[in-house]
Amino acid sequence: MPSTRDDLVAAAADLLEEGGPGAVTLREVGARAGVSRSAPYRHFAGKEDLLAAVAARGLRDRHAARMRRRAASPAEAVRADLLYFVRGALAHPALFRLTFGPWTVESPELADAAATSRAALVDLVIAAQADGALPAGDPDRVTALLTAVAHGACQLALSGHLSRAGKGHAAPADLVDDLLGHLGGQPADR
Amino acid sequence: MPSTRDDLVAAAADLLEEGGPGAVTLREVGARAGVSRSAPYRHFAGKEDLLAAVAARGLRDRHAARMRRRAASPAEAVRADLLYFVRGALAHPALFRLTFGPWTVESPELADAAATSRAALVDLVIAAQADGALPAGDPDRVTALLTAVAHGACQLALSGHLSRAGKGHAAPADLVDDLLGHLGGQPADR
DNA sequence: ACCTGAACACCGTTCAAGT
DNA sequence: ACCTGAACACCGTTCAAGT
Repeated sequence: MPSTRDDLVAAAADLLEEGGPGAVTLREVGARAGVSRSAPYRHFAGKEDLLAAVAARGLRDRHAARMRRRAASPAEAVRADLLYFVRGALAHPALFRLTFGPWTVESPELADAAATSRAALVDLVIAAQADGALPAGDPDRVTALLTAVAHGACQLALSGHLSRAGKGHAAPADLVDDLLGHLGGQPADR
Repeated sequence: MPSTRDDLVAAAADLLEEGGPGAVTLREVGARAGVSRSAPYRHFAGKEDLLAAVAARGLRDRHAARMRRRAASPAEAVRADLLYFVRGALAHPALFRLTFGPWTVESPELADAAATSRAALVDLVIAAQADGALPAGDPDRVTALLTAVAHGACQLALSGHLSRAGKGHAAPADLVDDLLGHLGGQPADR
């Protein structure tokens, strides 16, 4: 049985998905959750705090998918994780922008979800380094490089700064594979 | 003598810089430009169109700095350009987020500025490839990889997803150099 | 403990009217 | 050709009052 708080987060996530950030108003969130427009203030400090809960839910979902996954090798696990992130960002641009947007509120829930997600990817990178599939060096830093490519490629693609009229249209997933190829020596298969 | 249109763009850019996106209201923009709050509608289709002009101005400024620069080698020119971008994004986060944010309006001015900036970087990459300082392959794609890392590193740093409590704190500029090192074989000097 | 409903301050946008 | 000023619809947030 979902609590009113859960209902509010779900309603906000649905509105964000359906109509973008402009569609997320506390009036509509309240209406979808079956409460008034001031009810959210009994559960969240304000609108941004509610949005932080939406972002945290997204990060937790991604982490759950990662834990569910079975890969043939650590290198493939890293690649699958990055490509899953890219697919999610392109499919849900508003959630992607929200999650890594400009927060002016401190949300332990969001910070925890982000830290858990990042730590899990670092573990995969460490295993891939042990296999020689990724270069040696500070695992945090190698992870940051991989994450930066995935994030930047999605940001450029979503804002239209990646595609070009003529040839050479590279999708975000291609750029992730390019980097992995340059880092690992062996280009990723298929 | 700046036109009213230029005054409006300058006022919006100043407000964005000083107080973030929430501080850019047409009322305040108009007041700073010495006109009423409805005057901007004689020069722009709406608020977003005005913001597109602000973003385009930023891209043109970056391009002007690039043209002014003298580098020891094509590889150094590419590196300097990426590091200049990173420095600008971290120093002016609101402008960075605006420029590569979710546009729902078609602005030829912004599209032109972005295309010009991208093409210039591709030229630098081509020259660096000819020197063997960057791997061969579609220059558009190599440029996209470099740009993605710079953008992603800035996005992660600004949203606090890059730093970590303990060790291994990598700044965006470090990740750019890491990538160039992996791509070029020779790590960038100093 | 949780919610309502009215109220407040603020915003983007429109438009008839001015010069 | 460019601008004004009032108006409209909408929003986040607060708060006294209810159960």
